[in-house]
Amino acid sequence: MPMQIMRRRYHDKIKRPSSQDVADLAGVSRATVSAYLNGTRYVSPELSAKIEKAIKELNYIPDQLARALKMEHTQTIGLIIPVMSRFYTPMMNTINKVAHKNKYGFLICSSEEDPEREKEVLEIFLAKRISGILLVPCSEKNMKLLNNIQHSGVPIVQLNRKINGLETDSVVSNNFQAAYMATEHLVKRGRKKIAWLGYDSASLANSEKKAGYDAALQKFGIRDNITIPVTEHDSANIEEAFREFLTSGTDFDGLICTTQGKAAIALRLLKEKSMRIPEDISVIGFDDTPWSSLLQPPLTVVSENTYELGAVATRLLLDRIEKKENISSHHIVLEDELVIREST
Amino acid sequence: MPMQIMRRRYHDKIKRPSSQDVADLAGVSRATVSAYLNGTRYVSPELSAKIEKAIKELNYIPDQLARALKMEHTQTIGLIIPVMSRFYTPMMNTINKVAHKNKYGFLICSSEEDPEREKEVLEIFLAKRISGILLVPCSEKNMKLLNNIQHSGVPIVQLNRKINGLETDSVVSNNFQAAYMATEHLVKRGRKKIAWLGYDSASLANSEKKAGYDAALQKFGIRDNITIPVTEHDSANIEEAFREFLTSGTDFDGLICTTQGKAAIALRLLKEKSMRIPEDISVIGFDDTPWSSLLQPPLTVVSENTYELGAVATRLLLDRIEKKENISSHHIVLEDELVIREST
DNA sequence: GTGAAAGCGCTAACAC
DNA sequence: GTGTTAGCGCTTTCAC
Repeated sequence: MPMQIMRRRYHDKIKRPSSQDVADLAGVSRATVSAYLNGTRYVSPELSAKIEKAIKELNYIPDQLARALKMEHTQTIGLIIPVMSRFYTPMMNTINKVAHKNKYGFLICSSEEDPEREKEVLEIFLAKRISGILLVPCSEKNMKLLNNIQHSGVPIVQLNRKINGLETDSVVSNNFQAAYMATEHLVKRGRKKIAWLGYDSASLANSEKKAGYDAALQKFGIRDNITIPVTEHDSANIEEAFREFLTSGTDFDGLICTTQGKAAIALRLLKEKSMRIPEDISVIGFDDTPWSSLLQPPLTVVSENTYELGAVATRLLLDRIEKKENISSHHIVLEDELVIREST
Repeated sequence: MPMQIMRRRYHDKIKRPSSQDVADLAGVSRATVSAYLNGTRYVSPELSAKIEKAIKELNYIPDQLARALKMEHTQTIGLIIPVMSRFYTPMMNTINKVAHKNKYGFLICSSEEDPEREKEVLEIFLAKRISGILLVPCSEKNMKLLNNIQHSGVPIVQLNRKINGLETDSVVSNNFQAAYMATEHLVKRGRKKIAWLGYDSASLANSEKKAGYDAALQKFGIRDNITIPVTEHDSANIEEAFREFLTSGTDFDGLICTTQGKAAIALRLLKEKSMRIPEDISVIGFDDTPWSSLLQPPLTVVSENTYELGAVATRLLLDRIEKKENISSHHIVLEDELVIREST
């Protein structure tokens, strides 16, 4: 192929082989190569052998891009998370595993808890003709867009959080119940002034948890609702908010931290102030990590099964992608577990 | 367009608008729509206005797939990490930020520390015509393939780990130096029997760290090289290995854990055995996390700047992708920091 | 300044 | 059984 050699010399860039090249070398047509690769129709053993040989020789890798363009199917799922934090690592782990096992790729992007950005990412995903979307929504603002997307044939599964009234499959953990349980636990430990770190009205998961806290307080007739407002996922802000709270002198004997990050910060500041756990303050965190049990005292936490969350959601999404029947939505709720340790 | 309506009724699937549809509605040609979108040539204000209107009306999103097929450029980078662990979260965070800022997508996959799987992933990425690859290599086995890939015009940047002799840009932290530093620190604290948890000859980063440990022992004339063999990233195995080590009765007074996970496991088992830190055993971990300082005692760690690692590597990769000059490779080494706390 | 048409690499309906 | 060919949605040369 003198042509190719020329291009190589002039542009120092090798054109990669196409199915045509394979066909030429094997002395067959592109159709047969395609059939061989995809098993879509019978190909005689002789031709198969020739094709295989040609593929090896040329180091041919089929262009999924062209294939996807034709098939309208990229075999790629997109994950949108609100923030690239450690919390999502186990989830990404299982998503990756399930996706890979099913020969799907895995595109990922963070919305940074910003609805505008979320919209942007959705559009990028659509432009890339993603096969389906796993979404941890960051607000209800894009509801209409999400509905359109789903109706246009790109399935969506919401996970971890869920927009009310958006008809997609969803897999969430019972945040309300978890928060209720945590609060109840503190009450049963005799705590009456339970602080909540922290509340960000803009965050979805946050609101549900907060509602659980509120409900439990009400149920047990506790008046002191000590909610510390924060900006979700901005650790400087969280630190500042909690520090301010501590210096304000507000009396409290229990503390619930709604994320890993908040717990870490709070524990550090409490230590700084030499407040004893659990004698002075009982503390509960969210998300069990390998460290939780190693803290002094070991931390009581609400543990969400993020591994399973990811796996179930991905499975659901792949089902939707592959057999697009219009079965009604699945809404799966995984229960959280309260892991009681010595901090309460 | 009665045709479209028909399709819709019959298949309950809306064909999304193409640039042709936009062109028709605006009364121009596809060429002009393309020019308008990409600013590749002058388009009169009148036509621009019509086109913009049509785009809005149809909710047109250009198909990046078709575009990429034509342009041979997907605006997507692929990241391969050996395992989806918390360690890589900060890295992914900055990669995502830098990529997004430059309008690049971000495909991700784990090789599970398996060279075969790594090869598989590389081929998937190539098939998807990724624009460039960020690779945390898991072995030297795919060196030849990687070389071919790079020569075929898909740039690769290695990060965190580096294959010796593979000519790509790289951004790594000085693992050897870090391990040396950690070991030296323990020696200066008067420790003489320093255990190393743990060694997996199959892991690249691991070997470098181990070499630093060995070198330091040698330098300080310490004979007891207490290396505990493990299978990287298999926590059951790590636990078993360390437990066995503890029951073997081998005498030791220092311990270096080469990953977060190993440190967590080791600390748990040491606690179980009621061994005092640092009185009986001085412990050093790798990777600073929000929890490190909250442990009792706070854990001395080698801190790698994974944030910067990701940012620098992505920047490098984008540069390669965008101006493909054949400038010589960049090899960037970030120094690690020893954060000394009370565990040593 | 704008349009017509070729072609990126692939699949599938249709021919033989 | 296998080959020929149209076309997926886009960009871009070449005409006008």
